[in-house]
Amino acid sequence: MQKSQATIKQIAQELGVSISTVSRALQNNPRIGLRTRERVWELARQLQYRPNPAALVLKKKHTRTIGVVLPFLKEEFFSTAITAIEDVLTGYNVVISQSRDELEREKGALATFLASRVDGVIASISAETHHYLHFKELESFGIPVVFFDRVPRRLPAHKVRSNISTAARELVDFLADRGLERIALLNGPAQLEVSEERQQGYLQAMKERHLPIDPSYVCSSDLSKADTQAKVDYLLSREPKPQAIVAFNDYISLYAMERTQALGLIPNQDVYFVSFANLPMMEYAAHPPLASVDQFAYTMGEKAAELLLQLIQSPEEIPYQELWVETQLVIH
Amino acid sequence: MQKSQATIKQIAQELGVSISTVSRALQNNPRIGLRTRERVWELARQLQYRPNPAALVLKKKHTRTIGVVLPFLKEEFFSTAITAIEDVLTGYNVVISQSRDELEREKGALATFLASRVDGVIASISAETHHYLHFKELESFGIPVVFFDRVPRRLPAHKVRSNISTAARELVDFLADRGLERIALLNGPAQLEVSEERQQGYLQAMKERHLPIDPSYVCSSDLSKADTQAKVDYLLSREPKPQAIVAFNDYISLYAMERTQALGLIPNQDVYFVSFANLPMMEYAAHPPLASVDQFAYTMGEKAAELLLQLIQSPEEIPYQELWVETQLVIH
DNA sequence: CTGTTAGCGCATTCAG
DNA sequence: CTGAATGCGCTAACAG
Repeated sequence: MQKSQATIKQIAQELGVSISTVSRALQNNPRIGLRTRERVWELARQLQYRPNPAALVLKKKHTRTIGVVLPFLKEEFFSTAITAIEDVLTGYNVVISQSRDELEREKGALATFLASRVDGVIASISAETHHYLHFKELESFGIPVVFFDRVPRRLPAHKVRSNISTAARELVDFLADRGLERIALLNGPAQLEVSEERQQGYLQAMKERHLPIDPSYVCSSDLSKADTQAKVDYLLSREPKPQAIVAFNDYISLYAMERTQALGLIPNQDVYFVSFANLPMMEYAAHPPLASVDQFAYTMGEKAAELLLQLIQSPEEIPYQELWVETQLVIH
Repeated sequence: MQKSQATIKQIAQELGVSISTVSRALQNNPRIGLRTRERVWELARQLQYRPNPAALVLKKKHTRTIGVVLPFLKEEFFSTAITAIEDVLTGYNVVISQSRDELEREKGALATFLASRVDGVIASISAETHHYLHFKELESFGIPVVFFDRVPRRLPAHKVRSNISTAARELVDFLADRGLERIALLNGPAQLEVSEERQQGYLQAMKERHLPIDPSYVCSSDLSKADTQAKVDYLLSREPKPQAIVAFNDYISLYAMERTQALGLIPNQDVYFVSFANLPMMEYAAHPPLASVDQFAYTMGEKAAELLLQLIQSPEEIPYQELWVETQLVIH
């Protein structure tokens, strides 16, 4: 009743030939007679033979598996990126792990990847990540790592990223063009490079536009809903109140607007919001941000996967690559 | 520079002991002298030794890997379920594959799972799935399969599901209680058992409430946005127009309302909507359904994973289990 | 307390 | 054209 997976050994026995003959036949090695080859293939088909990947791993030195660590699958940005990764990495097993924005989980995921000998890793770092030893360890074993979107700051590494600081400037410009002056930044965790870039772009644009720069207008959330809303309370209690808020991403902007409303203010009327990501679901939101920077999740995943593929396949060391994907400001 | 992963063989050589001594020492086998054990552990630590899973797979007869196939990662219902699965299956590698509601992808995923010798599979079937040979094949090799949420109709199998037909009745009751009479059903693909159940509950409630049952008020979408909106056009062109629509799930309901609005009608005013899933993002939607049946994604994933764990661990055959998880009507 | 050996499934080198 | 033998990394039965 309960079949067990066939092996070349069984095939060999049943056919009265040697294991190596079967092995070669299955690889269509021309050294094996056509007749024999056909018999082997036929029996293999009947027995539903499938090579045991574990055995192959032992021989060849790769697993045809790559690991992906990212904060949350439920964020459409990331699930879209994964779809792209799958599309590019056909023939590979891609195993996904959520860090849930916790450093410990991220480390755990990488430990598992290392233990299971993945051929490469694609990563978007957690909100808590402030060192990269766990990533460097993989590289020290020759396992290439490609970061995308949330890439480590100042760490030489393979990266696929978008020009966040330029995008942040565009967002400020967008608001300034509409006559808004007191613009706040509700940023992500400071150690994330992508937060730093937002701040940099924001500051630069504010300066260029000769808008008032108030340090208390800039704060960073750990990306949780609770902390985000606490920061909104803080921001909206400033005097004078900011007229607009640049949010870390669409989710943060949603949380922030919810809180704004709870405080008796009308989002995008009393306080304007703009953000990053431009998730499709924003189309259905009660209060979408006025504008959002599309980061093209699919393209980023695609580029990251393509780069990883190169790294895996290239025999010699490749210097760290830094790929940029364009962003696009979209107005809602 | 580029380390390669250490093996027990290397450790043995360096320490001048035999391979099996190292193997046993690493397993803390008391037969090995404490002194030796410590030396082995110490060197293993230094060399960052990690057992090669491929070698283990060849010996033991399991991979400590389980596969999950489901339609779309980007649907929060599924990504939440996955989080639960990960939480339960600590120590397992869980590899995820999206069918994208295509039968061929689903088959491909299962073929990969079979080839890679996963210890078990958790599945939520695609919209196109109308036979289950690919699942049965896994079972014929002794690989247990647990279906959740979108479970196959009339196929004896391990299932974790919610009582959809009862929930559908509650939804109709909810509408009827508000004096609505012409209630339509915008269902999913007919071959999905979950569609059938919705229809059954709908019909039964309509009958009990003595509401008019009009076959043209019932239609099924392939779950794509385009087809869904075409079906909305159809439904809203009926005479008389339905007063309310029970949608297959929250996404369908969102698509439907968008279309309704495009047709010049006001959702939840000219036509009322209710649906299934109760996704968290509905909280932020411009037009959330009036009511949605919460299906407790996390619990479903959890139950499915727990059941699978039992099946994997149990030495003897376990008869097909059917687990139910409660639903809850939530009013927005 | 420790070493030797066989074998998991497969590719491959070396013989014939 | 085909077979025997070896080894990938590891565990476990068997020997001492």
